[in-house]
Amino acid sequence: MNTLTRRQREFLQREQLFLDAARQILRSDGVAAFTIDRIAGNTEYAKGTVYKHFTCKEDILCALCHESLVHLGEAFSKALTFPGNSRERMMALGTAYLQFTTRFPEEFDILIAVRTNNVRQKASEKRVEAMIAADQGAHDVMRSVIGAAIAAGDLTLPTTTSLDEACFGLWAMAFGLLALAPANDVIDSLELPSIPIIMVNQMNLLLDGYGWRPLSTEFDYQQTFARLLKHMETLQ
Amino acid sequence: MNTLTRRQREFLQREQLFLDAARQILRSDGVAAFTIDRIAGNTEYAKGTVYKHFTCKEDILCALCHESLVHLGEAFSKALTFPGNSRERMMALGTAYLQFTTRFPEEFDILIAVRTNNVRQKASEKRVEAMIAADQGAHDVMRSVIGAAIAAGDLTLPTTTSLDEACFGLWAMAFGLLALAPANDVIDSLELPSIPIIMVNQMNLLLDGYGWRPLSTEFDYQQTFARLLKHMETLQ
DNA sequence: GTCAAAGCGTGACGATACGTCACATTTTGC
DNA sequence: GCAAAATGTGACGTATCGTCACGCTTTGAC
Repeated sequence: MNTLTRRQREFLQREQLFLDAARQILRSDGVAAFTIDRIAGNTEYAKGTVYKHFTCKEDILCALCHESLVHLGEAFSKALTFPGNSRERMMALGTAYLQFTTRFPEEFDILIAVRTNNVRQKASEKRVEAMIAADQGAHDVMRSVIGAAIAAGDLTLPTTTSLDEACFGLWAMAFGLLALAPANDVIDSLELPSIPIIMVNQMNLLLDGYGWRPLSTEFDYQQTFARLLKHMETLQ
Repeated sequence: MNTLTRRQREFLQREQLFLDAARQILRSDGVAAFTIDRIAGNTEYAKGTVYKHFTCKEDILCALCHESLVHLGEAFSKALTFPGNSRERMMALGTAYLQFTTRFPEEFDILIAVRTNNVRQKASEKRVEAMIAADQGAHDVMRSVIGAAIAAGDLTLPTTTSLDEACFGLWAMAFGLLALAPANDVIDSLELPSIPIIMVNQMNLLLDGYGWRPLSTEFDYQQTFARLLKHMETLQ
């Protein structure tokens, strides 16, 4: 039993069609080719119809971002099927994030772009809120992992640090690494290992800073990472 | 004795004039108002003249970004006039970065935008290279601080971690925090302290992870931070 | 089954901004 | 003092955004 009329369902389906087309264009031809006319053309609808769904270009960007965040949240949930101790499960989230950004760099570009004020101001309030909610969803998964670690006695946060703050800090570290990494490929003068290795190393250091047991000196997280990559493959 | 002719000097001066105008527009009216016509209008030159200096809009963005990075590098150098142990000096850099982004959020928006591929591809090679060089300059300051810490025996990097990687990791953490912070102001459901406090806490955790002596358990870095803010004010 | 009202799709149109170029003006060097 | 080179100009062509009045389709009342 569907409470929506056929027309309403068609409307939602078309919205999805537009978003799929937009994502397709973005993935194959990059941000430069991302125009409303192109979306309309590829879907064989008129430009005006696209604007029946979205207030402006940035609105579409936010909608895509929303979808991406939902996907990321799902990837997080899937990653948690990995069996292991609390810290290994946190690493599973990091690995999922890493895979997401390497697989869909254009989409990560949007996630970065949406951070700037310009986009957020232009997009409709509705979309921005949905986006924030999806962001929250992914955060919640991470929070649950941290919470479980505390409950299990693997982690004791400093009295000055809230769970939210720990979550935010970890997120920011991962985001920073993944956002800066591509640009630093260009800088030849830096002697850097590959992004995945940096990711594992830096996560290890930060989690050691938190005193999240077992510490990297007590446990082989490199091996965990290798197993994680395999585990992810079986999922995808 | 100047080796340049008057004309050449005038040319360089005008380029600076354009950049100053561009930055002014950006600061006062945001990215949306940032147009070539506006820059030309404000400087009382024709649009064509602007294009004698820059290949495209993104080229100007890169030039601005270059300047910003130079300023940031200078702010770093100034921050190092703060007397203290090696880890306090690293905190001085973090504080300088924090102040830079809070004082000029629009410019930090550019620094974020320039991370996306789109901008880098459109801008001229010359500008992108200059930008990377400036980036490198700021990195070098940070590297020197880490190097000094190692030399002083305050820090011993794991054998698997190069100095460059440590530098990159710290940079990424700071960048991530500062890039995500404004957006998270919106998320009311998160219980987060103010950005400066998060910054200090997270830096403490990461540096503790590195085992950078004295550890945050052995030393009052909150007090260092307060002194740093005062010290920065006197510099300005 | 019919028809009017409401809803929906359209693409031409106005506006804005980018980037170019042929021409006008100034400077340089002889 | 003049020709050639360098420099400044702004109108123009192109692209894209976002709008809107018009025509077509669906709906539901009779």
